[in-house]
Order: sequence, then C-alpha cells, then structure tokens
Amino acid sequence: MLSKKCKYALKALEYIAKKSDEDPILISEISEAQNIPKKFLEAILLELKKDGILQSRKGKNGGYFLRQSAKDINIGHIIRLIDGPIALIPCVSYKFYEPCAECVDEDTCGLRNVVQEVREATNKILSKVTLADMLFREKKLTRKK
Amino acid sequence: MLSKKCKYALKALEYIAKKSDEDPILISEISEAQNIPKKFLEAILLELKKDGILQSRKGKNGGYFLRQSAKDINIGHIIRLIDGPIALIPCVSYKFYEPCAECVDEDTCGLRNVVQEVREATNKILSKVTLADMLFREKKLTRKK
DNA sequence: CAGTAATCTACTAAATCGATAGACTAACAA
DNA sequence: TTGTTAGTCTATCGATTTAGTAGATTACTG
Repeated sequence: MLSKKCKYALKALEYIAKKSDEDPILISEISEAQNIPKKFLEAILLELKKDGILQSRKGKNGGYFLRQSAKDINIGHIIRLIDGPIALIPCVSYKFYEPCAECVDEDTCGLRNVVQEVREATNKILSKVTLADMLFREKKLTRKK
Repeated sequence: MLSKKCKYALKALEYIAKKSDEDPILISEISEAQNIPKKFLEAILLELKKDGILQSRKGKNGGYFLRQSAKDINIGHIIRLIDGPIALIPCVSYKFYEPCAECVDEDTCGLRNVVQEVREATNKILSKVTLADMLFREKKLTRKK
C-alpha cells in the first residue's frame, strides 16, 4: 500500500501540474485544495524539490512550480522516492535489492519467482505513466461523467 | 511490500505442501528448516488454521498438515489473509475497499485510475497462482540449475 | 498416566507513520 | 532598510504496526 505521504505527494504534484502555466503555487493553497495537512505537505514538497522534481521561490510571489515538464515526471519514480521499493519482496527489487535473510537459495525460490512476475507487470505500467498521463486520464474521466 | 509474517506464512505453507504425503509436520521442524522464529511461526500457523487452510493435531505424532489440496490454495488469498489489501490504495481494493478521506471525487481521480490498472495486472497473476504452482516453479528452477 | 506438541494469553522493544511547533532564512516591495 | 511574506530547518510526539518472546494450559497418544 502507498503511504498517505506518497498519496499526498502525487496529489500535490497533480495540482501543481494542472496549474503549471500560472505563477508559483503556495503550499497553503495546495494544502487547502487537496485536504493535506500543511506542515506535513511542506516536508513532502521539500523532498520533491531535493530530488529535482520541483523548484521553489521564497517571499512575495513565491511558491512551488515544476522543474521538469509533467510528461517527464514518472509516477513510479515518485512512489519509489517517497515510499521506497514497489516490489513485494526486496529480493526482486530493481532499485532497492536486498537478499532475504532467511532464504536458503534465491535462484530456486518459488515465491521469488511469482513475485518477480508481479513486479514485471507492475513495472510495465508504472514505468510508462507520467504526471501528464495522470492529468489526461483525469480529464478523460471528467468528460465522460 | 509483504511483511515478514506473510513471507514466513508462504514459506511455511510451501514446506508443508512439499511434504504433504508424510505425517503431520512439527512447528519446530518448519522453524528450523526455514529459519523462522518458532514462537512467531506458531501464531502464523494458527492463523492459517483458523482460516481453514491448515489442520493440526496435538500430542505425539501431532503437527500441521494441509486441509485443502495445494492446488486449491491461492497465493493471493494468503497474502490478503496475513497482510490485508494488495492494492496500492484502498479505494481500488476488492476485498478491503475504503474511500480516500481526502479525495474530492473518486470517479475522476487520475491516480486512482492508474492504480486500478496496476491492481488489475497484479490480480491477474496472483489470482491464478496456487501453492502447487509455486512448488512446480521451484522444481523447474532447481532442474535448470 | 507420562510425555509431547499445539494453543492461548499477555507482554515488549523497536520502528514507522502521520502530524505539529517554532525558530530561521531568503525574496521582494514600499 | 525595514516589514512582510513564504519557504526551510530542527526537533519532537503520539499512535500504530511489526517482529518477536515468555509462560501457562490444553489435547492427544502410547
């Protein structure tokens, strides 16, 4: 499961991306619009900034804005940044590989084999969905309604 | 990520299934063979028993054994039993559905739409893999080596 | 009845999660 | 150059979950 933090991060990014042609956006505006505790959101946006996804300006007319284009921001990347591994077991993770402490032989582990298949499927989706895609999906769903 | 508890449960089931033609299997035997803390394993096996997956007998010649055939025990079911929802967000979960507290409109949520696709892909795999399949994969991998 | 092995009850230490408080610093405008 | 605005940094906190332990009890078998 995604943590609330991660969900907040994605929601906030979505909100910023949607207004990416306007002035920098205030933390407090995002906080109110998306129902995210302000102080908590601060820390999240900072983390996204440190990773180079967001940029910020202090003082009057300050706020946050995207550093990269929304179509270059990958959803899987955000999830990994905030929550860590997406894989169900670390021994099949790309970016966070770690051997199982109790495992006798990784190469012949049936569970690992199954979980690997799940990771493959998940990754196939997440690696190609960007922030721009998410916005587009949202638009499409809204039109349908 | 799966909890250690869940990994232990799957490993234990695998071990029991592999020896399903023999006498009931002792907790202590599984614990030693699979490097699982004995007391912790006790609780896990009990949970699996309460769900009807395992059966047990006390005293001499006692131990645990499968209640159902290994090919009727679904991996996704075990994961849900021990860890709860597999979905990345509860608002797309089959068995553990819950609306997002902060979400304004679920039907048009772009994130939800993406996560739904991931769930679909994950579920397609997990819903068809059984304990027997896992054993088979293990055998296949061992032969290859 | 003795011994064995599962079951039940009750803890606990450590980590993580979600959130808050308050001081500090940079940008801008009057 | 000073006040205001808005992001940044440090620190702490309560609640929950995770992983694991201890010890007494109950059921089965020979």
